[in-house]
Amino acid sequence: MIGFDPHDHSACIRDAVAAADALCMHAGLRLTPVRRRVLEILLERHRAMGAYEILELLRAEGLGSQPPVAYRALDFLTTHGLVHRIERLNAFVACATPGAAHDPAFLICRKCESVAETEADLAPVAAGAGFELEATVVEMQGLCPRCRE
Amino acid sequence: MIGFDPHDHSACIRDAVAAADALCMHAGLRLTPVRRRVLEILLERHRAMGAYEILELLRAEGLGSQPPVAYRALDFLTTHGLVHRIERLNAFVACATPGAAHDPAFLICRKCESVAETEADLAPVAAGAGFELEATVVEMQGLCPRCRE
DNA sequence: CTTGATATGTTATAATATCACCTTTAGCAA
DNA sequence: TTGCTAAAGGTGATATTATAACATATCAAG
Ligand SMILES: [Zn+2]
Ligand SMILES: [Zn+2]
Ligand SMILES: [Zn+2]
Ligand SMILES: [Zn+2]
Repeated sequence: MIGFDPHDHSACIRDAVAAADALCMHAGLRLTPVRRRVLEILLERHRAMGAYEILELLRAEGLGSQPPVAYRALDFLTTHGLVHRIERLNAFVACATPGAAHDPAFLICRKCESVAETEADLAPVAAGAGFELEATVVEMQGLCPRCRE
Repeated sequence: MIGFDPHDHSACIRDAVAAADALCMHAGLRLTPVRRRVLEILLERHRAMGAYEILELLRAEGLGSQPPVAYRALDFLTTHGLVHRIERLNAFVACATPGAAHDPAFLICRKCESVAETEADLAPVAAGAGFELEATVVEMQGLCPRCRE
């Protein structure tokens, strides 16, 4: 589980951007200024942000002002596994383990709004139903360790 | 798992409506014509339907024509566990086991669009992260047994 | 009946997401 | 360098999903 524990967040951001750079370089993808900035914005907070919330920040920085700007960057980042979409919130969160193929599961604190990423294996459930599993959405709402106290 | 297997669907609908009636009677809730009809519409198909798709049917039957009509009925039905919301689809599906408290997990066929309901226990995942679990969203996309063939 | 609570009708609007079309830029080959 | 091509971005319009606000109607209890 990655997200609720205290950590060196500057390094956390730096490493994640470096990983994104490496991943894009290797795959022949372009981490353009808008895309990079959207990723950074999401990394700076460990929480889910709506497309329009991100767009406001981009607008303030002169990086774009219309919805497609944000949605295109988010499409790129989600397609390549750098960002995940939280369906329950219609929002987006930076991936905690970019590069590694994974079926993410999210723990969403309703009080502090932080989001942690972990994994949940649903293959046995799908197999039991004879279902050919292609993608999963796993989102848990509740209270994070800090907010429970 | 309930939903993909062939079954006596007329009885399936009848039983579910009867269960809803009983549940409402017992809890002092009113299963009004619009609410009952929305539940029936969802039961008639074992698939998720958007609020506006349901609204069109209501409109054709003279049961309401504005969005709040559909959303209010769906709010009532979801609040009382007769219908579940599928976050991934912004859509709704009739509950397969109304009355019983449960954390539903859905298997959504991308080809025939049918939806089956089962359960997935995420308590261990949450506990492992020190997270106090209050609600879950579990949605699997793929191919149902019939569409795999 | 009266009354208070619940449900519905209706208009408007908010919030989220995509389309369509054109311009710019980056990468590449001649 | 130059011209070509594909990808990315700028922008206005629009589609889709959801809720707010307020008036009216219905119901169940006293
Ligand atoms: Zn961090
Ligand atoms: Zn991830
Ligand atoms: Zn059935
Ligand atoms: Zn259910």
